[in-house]
Amino acid sequence: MVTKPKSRTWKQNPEAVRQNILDVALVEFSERGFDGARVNHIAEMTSTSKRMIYYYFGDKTGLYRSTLLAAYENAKAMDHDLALNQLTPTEALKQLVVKTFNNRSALNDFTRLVAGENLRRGECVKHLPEFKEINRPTLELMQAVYGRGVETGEFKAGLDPLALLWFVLAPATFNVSNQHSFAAAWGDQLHTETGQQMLCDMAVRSVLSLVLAENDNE
Amino acid sequence: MVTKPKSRTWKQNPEAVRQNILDVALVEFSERGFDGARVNHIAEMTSTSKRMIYYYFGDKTGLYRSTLLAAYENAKAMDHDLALNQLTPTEALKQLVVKTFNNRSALNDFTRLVAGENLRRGECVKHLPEFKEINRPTLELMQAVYGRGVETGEFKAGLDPLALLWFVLAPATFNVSNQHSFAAAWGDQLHTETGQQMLCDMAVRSVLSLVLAENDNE
DNA sequence: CTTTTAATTAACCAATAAGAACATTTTGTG
DNA sequence: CACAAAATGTTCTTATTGGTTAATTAAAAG
Repeated sequence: MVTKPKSRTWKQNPEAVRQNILDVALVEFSERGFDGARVNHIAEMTSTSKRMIYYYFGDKTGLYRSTLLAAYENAKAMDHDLALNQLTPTEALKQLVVKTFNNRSALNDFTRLVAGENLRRGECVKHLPEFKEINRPTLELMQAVYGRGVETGEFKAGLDPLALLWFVLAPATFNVSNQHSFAAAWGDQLHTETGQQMLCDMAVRSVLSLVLAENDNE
Repeated sequence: MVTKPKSRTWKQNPEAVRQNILDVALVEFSERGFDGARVNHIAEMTSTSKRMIYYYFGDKTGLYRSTLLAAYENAKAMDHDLALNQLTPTEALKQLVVKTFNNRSALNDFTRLVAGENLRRGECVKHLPEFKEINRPTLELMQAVYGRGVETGEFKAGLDPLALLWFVLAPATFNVSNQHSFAAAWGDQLHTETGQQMLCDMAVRSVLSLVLAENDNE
């Protein structure tokens, strides 16, 4: 974090200031939720002042909205950064699970921000016009992989790609958003390096078991 | 919710008052998180006054702590209310998944409260002395079922019961705590009656696939 | 080189919310 | 029945916080 010298003279840099505010806001909002977040605190952590927050984002809610949007865009860009077409459907699905699992972990702040938004019953995200648009490619990715798998006969037909996506996201998200209560209850063995590796492997297997054609547990 | 006549004369009823406060607090804390919750608002919703909250719980944090504890005790009691010993291990594990899935859904407030606590990095729950004690039976249940399954040869050996528990909790929890962002992104088909039924079925299959011995996807 | 507009600083304000103080009533006990 | 202890009602205070106002400087336009 760059601490700008708060002299009486300065250099204009709107974009950097805006981005700096968003970066800091992401941390604050993800750490304490919308209500817990303090505009004053965000201001202190930035290299600029509180006035700028209101200048660029109107009010706390506006800042929150922009923070959510930016975080989602960033996360989705990261999620979609893979080339699955050259892989077999099975291999592609594996990749998808692994990558999602690792990404939620790496994007800790994002994952927590979303958890906070859900506490608010998705009030903000629900009214964000770009929201569906941002998320569409994620489902399309799954639809494509699953579709190919059905064509090749590797996957059984008739499943709902949205449900499959759900089962990819569930472990990846739970792993981050409930780690503290889980660890407090039963210890943190699963959140060590090897523990995480194991969970990720198991997540892959559990998803594959849902689609692989020969798998037939009644 | 019983609205007590706020006359100048009254009847003492410590336990009822305490419980009433806890009930209301659960809703408020789960709805808005610790920081978002307002003591004043909780007071208004009870049949008593703010004074009583401080009288019984000391401060907001104390109330939060007690609320968490009460919610956990209630939830765990509900979770453990099943008789698995007469069932085959496979059938018992199925029951466990289904029941957990339904319970998190029914205990919406509890699930959200825990989500909020995780946003705070489990700061409260981590220092609650009774916490591990309350949660121990949950793991023991899984250990028992899995152990029996290994004995009968239905389950493959060498798995970590804690990880299995993790895979039971993950879908059940994600289903509630991320439902709003998920629905906002891709629609709410999965949160209809039939959608939920499908997810629950798939959750059962995905967990079984992890333990069933014949299952051998490399 | 002046004028206008965008970016930024610094000080201020009104509302809110957690909690404290003070007063009163109920209830169990000798 | 007196009296102390527990339970409840009422009012006030103080710190915090979201948001504003006024003044200042940097850059862009003519």
